[in-house]
Amino acid sequence: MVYAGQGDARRSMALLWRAPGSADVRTGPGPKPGLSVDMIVEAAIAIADAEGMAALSMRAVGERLGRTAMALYTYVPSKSELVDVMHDRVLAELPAGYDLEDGWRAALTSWARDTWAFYLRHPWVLQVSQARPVLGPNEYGMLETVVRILHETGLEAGVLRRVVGTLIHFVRGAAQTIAETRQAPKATGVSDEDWWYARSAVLMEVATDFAERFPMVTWLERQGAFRVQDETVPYLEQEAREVFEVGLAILFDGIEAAMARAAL
Amino acid sequence: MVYAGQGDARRSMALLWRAPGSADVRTGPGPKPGLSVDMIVEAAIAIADAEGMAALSMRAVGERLGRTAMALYTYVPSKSELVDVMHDRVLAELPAGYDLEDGWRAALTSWARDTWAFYLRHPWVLQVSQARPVLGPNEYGMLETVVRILHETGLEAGVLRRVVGTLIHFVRGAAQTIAETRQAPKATGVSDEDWWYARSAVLMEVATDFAERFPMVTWLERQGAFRVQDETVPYLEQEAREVFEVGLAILFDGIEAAMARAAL
DNA sequence: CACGTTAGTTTATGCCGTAAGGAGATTCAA
DNA sequence: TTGAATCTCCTTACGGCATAAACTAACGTG
Repeated sequence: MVYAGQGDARRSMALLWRAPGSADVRTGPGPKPGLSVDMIVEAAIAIADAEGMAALSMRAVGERLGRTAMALYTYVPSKSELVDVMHDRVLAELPAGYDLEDGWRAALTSWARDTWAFYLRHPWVLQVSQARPVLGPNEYGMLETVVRILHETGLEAGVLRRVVGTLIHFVRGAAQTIAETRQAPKATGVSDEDWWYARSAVLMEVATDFAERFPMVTWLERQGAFRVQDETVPYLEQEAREVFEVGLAILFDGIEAAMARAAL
Repeated sequence: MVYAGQGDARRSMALLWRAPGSADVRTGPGPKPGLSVDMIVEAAIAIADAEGMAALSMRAVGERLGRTAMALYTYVPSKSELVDVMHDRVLAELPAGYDLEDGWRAALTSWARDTWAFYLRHPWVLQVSQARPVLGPNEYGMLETVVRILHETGLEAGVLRRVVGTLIHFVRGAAQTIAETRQAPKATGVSDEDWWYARSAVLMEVATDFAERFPMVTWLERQGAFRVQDETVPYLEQEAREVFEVGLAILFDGIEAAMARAAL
């Protein structure tokens, strides 16, 4: 888990809220800066997107920019501050103004799908701690978007805030499973098929009393619950996708129930 | 993120499914083993519980047992296999046989609370990748428990499996937020109060147009949605707790809606 | 032109997982 | 009883990581 930088709060916040692309034109002695915060953040995001958080090192970012790792410290106080800025920067991709004409449920469905897709585009975001929000502009933007949609439900503010939390937990959780699934073959060097084949064979040897020990799991399996329709998509990914769709429906039904209860 | 070991599947599975406490009495030449897999796993869990996953190093585990890091490699093929065994071992703590007399909703509430408490006792478990399940006995035990409760709902097997996934996403997500919150002061050396005080002060300076830019968030804040009742519990933790309770209710209402729909 | 400022480098420290090889203990076969 | 085989555990070493400290070289200003 990557934690938010604890350095000088003023410097961190300035880094986050500074207008993007602001050149910070410096006049005075000394050599011209060859890099910029924007360039560094961009390079770091490219690495994290392509190779995952584990591959994101100061050396790697520096190398991608033709510099050493230490050169970055002129622009960014530490790796964790860099991650903070990366995080908020990338959140800017999230759409904001969902159409509320067809009601909150349609808008929230779009929001959930977009957010889910966003996490899959930048899976490393899921490894940034949520404990201490970065308090960057785009983080607030994301919150603003959900609250605006849910405001349509007429739910009381306190409940609404908790519903927001619930939705985010769910979307993050669902995306995390897929993200980890996709990462696993690269991280371990073993394909899903090979892994499952090797494991399940040994499982049957080693757990001979499986059916008696886990009757409900066995029942589920015999009911075909672990089969998927689309054979072209990897099994674990397909499963995660289905959980996402069913989970969304359940959550929305639950929100409707809460509205009905509040209306009494 | 910690990934499952990709070593020899047979050796891994044997490690997982071996009877706990099995002494593996070895006869033959060579000195008597001074350690055992169980001792190592226990020590590693103690470290992870107390100091977090980041502090779990082979050197640290060795030191706790009065050995060097390399001594562990006689018993365990690699760190990632050790983490697998730790994971499955600790899952054994989860209660299994929930009483179904008062219906699935009561049982599932108990299950969710227990699982949530479990994750907070062992927050590092949330950092073990779910992508490739360890396939250990206790992982199946956990699945068995939830399926047994949900079987009461009469939902079709395919839907049931997805509901299980949804519930686990939610509980994990909720626990993760609290776990990270608790970890943060230790990891960064800055208390929640200090952190928030420093950040929010700068936020007001730097984002002067906050109210116009984020009207719904401002509305939520003015409605008092970010206030908590119990002043003695840290704010972020209290918030996470409330999200958990409200989220559970919403999910259960959603499950009931799915049942009603299926009954038509 | 000298001076202070700054970008970027090199070098070093102390972590990490783990490969390689060796020392000493222990058991068994001859 | 002794030599060989086997096993535990150690030391050493390698290549990675973030980053502290000291240095070089470029540059604008007096």
